[in-house]
Amino acid sequence: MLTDRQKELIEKIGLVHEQEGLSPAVSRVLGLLLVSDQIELTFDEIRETLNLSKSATSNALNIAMKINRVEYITKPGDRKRYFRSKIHLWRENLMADYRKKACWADILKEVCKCRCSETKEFNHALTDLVDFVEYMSQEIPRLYKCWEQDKTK
Amino acid sequence: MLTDRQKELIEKIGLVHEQEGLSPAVSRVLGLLLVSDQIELTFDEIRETLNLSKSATSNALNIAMKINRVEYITKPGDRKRYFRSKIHLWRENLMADYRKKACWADILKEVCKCRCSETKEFNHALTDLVDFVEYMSQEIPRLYKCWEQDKTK
DNA sequence: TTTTTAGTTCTGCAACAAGAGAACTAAAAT
DNA sequence: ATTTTAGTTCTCTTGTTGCAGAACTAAAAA
Repeated sequence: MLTDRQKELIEKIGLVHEQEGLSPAVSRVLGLLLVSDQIELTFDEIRETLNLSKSATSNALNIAMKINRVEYITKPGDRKRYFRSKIHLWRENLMADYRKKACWADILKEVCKCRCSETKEFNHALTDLVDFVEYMSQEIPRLYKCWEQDKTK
Repeated sequence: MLTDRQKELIEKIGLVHEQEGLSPAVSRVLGLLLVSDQIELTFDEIRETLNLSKSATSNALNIAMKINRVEYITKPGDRKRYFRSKIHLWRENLMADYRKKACWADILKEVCKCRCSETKEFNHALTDLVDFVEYMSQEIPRLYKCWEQDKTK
């Protein structure tokens, strides 16, 4: 079902996902749905190829769906669910990650307001950081738009 | 020692740090070193203001130093260490986070090489994603340089 | 030399996460 | 009506994390 190369890639993808905080099972499911020749796989196909228990498979798939990385479709006259990667959303998820950093600007601005005026250098580094976070939070979405435009032309 | 507002901010900062994967103790130490009027605090000052045990304080500080968020200085004729936020490095740490995403481009390119040619739409979404990740990984450092230049002028 | 200081390390516990296996469930097939 | 299918949920085990409290250590002070 899977070549050695594919298995290797699943592990490689798995490791990076684990570093990003996902569990081994979820990480491997995401990997499998990227490298598999069939992009739509059933519960049991996933369970078997990854050697997971039913519970682990069920939980992993539900988590993967909750974090918007996997969805399933059904086929007429077939009770099984066919799970597949929501790969077209990955880009949005990446952007969401970038955007999450923006909240630091607001928090750090609040800190600035409360800081005593004696610590000049520190306060300056703080406002500098706020400026940086605001700059990046503003420019990164702009970059995104640029990329989209480049693509359409 | 701390106003209510400062305590509030420590918790607020703490929560965001926890969401980023740090433990409660480390998260609060980082918060304290941002909001405290004295930017250099001793072990015992940190321990007392945060109501931590010695071991928790020790571990939290060592972790905070390992992740490059805190350092300590010493003063002549004083055995105590004075811990302080490495706030000027935060910017770099943020960039490091951004840069970490770049590795997906390489992995996903490997996936592209192994994919069967039947799944045209999927493969296209994949190469599209690779292109996006590469674009962002290239442009974000450029943004950084722009920000630095804007600042000096 | 003994005591104090400024931490570190060890021990133990409570809480939680990951996953296996078995029991369960609801719909569909027979 | 009963069996099969396609999962879900429960129970249990194992491992990990976060922290407190106590024991420890190495350098400095008395």
